[in-house]
Amino acid sequence: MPELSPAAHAILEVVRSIPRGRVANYAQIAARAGLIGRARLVAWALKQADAASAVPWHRVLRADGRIAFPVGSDAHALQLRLLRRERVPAVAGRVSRAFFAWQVDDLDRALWQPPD
DNA sequence: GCCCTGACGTGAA
DNA sequence: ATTCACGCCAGGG
Repeated sequence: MPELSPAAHAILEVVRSIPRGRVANYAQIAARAGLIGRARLVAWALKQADAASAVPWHRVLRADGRIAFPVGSDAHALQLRLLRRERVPAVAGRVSRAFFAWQVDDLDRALWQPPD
């Protein structure tokens, strides 16, 4: 893939670190990549990366636990299938907070001290 | 430069 | 629960 900014690489690295069977939202990923408030950049980076590198993009959800793609779209259906394949349940169209890889307190700590 | 569009988030109404 | 206004910023026209 063509040149991605250092920020984009940092983002993809964080996405790669999401454990199988868990999910994370855009803001959390941005924060752990040292890019607080840059959730949209995470979305941008994923779009550039999808075909190029093997990142578990399907583990990235919106803050409310819903899939970012519009319901009914192919992408939405695919992501849901990939999540189900990892035993991540979506109740009423959204994933429970319990399945998020990093909880808020965890994230707060990460903001002051880099993750393990 | 200006304006609009996003795989977004947050807070307020 | 839903809307709305912002804040954010990379790209494209």
